[in-house]
Amino acid sequence: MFRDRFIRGERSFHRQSRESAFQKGDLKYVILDLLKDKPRHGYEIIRELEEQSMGTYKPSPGAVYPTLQMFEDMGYTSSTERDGKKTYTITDEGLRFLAERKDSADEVRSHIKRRWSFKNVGRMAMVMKEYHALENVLGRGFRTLDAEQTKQIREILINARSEIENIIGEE
Amino acid sequence: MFRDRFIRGERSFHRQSRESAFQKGDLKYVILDLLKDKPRHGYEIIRELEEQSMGTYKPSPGAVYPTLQMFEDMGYTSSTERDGKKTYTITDEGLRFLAERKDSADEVRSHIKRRWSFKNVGRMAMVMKEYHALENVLGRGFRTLDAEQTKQIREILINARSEIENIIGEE
DNA sequence: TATAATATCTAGATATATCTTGATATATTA
DNA sequence: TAATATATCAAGATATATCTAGATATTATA
Repeated sequence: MFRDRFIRGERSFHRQSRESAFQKGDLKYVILDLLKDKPRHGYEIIRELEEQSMGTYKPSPGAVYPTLQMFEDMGYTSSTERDGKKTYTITDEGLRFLAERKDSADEVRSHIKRRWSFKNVGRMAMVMKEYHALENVLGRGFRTLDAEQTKQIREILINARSEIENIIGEE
Repeated sequence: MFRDRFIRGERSFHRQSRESAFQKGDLKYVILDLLKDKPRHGYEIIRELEEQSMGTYKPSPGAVYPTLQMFEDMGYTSSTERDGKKTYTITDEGLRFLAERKDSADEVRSHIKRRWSFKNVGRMAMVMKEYHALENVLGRGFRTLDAEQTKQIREILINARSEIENIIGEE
């Protein structure tokens, strides 16, 4: 159950954006957001997210179905069962919840957009693999390097970045 | 509770100079200083300090959470709970406290800087900052790049890595 | 100055919600 | 019959917060 089920208002006015969305409690916003578009059943939601993320994120049934059950308990959705599929429709109550948490929901959505809206995940995955290999090397250097060496390394990174920016920019 | 809850400025000349940074009562300044940047919850603060110190300092929950609770009691922060996370926002009262203790706070901050950079952490932190900037650029590229461009980027990263490996290796 | 009292901190145990992995069940479809 | 679509469930991992016990530093007191 949502831990904050019973929490009443009294919140601060501006909530700063956390830099890495899709943290612990965020899946419910994603799912409700999908239900806002149109009614769906659980499996459909799983597929949809897998597809939207180009296969990089496929939520587990153990996350999706209990969440839907919770929505049901809290009146955020109504459901109809047919042919073994339980289809969930968002209710006014659910819409209200989304509106109330607009900041969180927007954050999550924009994060997803940034992360997922590209076509060439496969190729990019190789790039990211190389990027993380770099991180390993940097980790090895930690604590043993002197000022001059760190300066050189930093310059290498800056150069790499500007070269990459050129490639990205020139279209 | 903060031992000096009720002291005001007149006491300040009693204060001996501290030579080792981050002494007993100093954590509160560090935390409030983080909250000045943006609202955060406890776990986030722990992670942030761990990251900023490159893993050399990770405050224990038994230090962080009671401190936040104290802030709350004294009106230095307001908090909201959502998704199981209690997010603390600094209040005017808290800002005033920081300002009032500016000397202490600055001292702590500069000692941290000195101490951490003494261990190479400061410099390495700049390297890591640059590294993460690179990640941002890569993120921008996700959407639009073709095969040739990703190949080039990957090569840039590979080159950067091997250059860095040379620097690290040659001691 | 010595000792006691108190505050702060570390380490780690405990609690709870969320999520992942993966197993199982059943119905449908190829 | 095999594969796919759909749902349920259990076990374990992780994120986050709370709490306790003990160590150490600081202040108060005798």
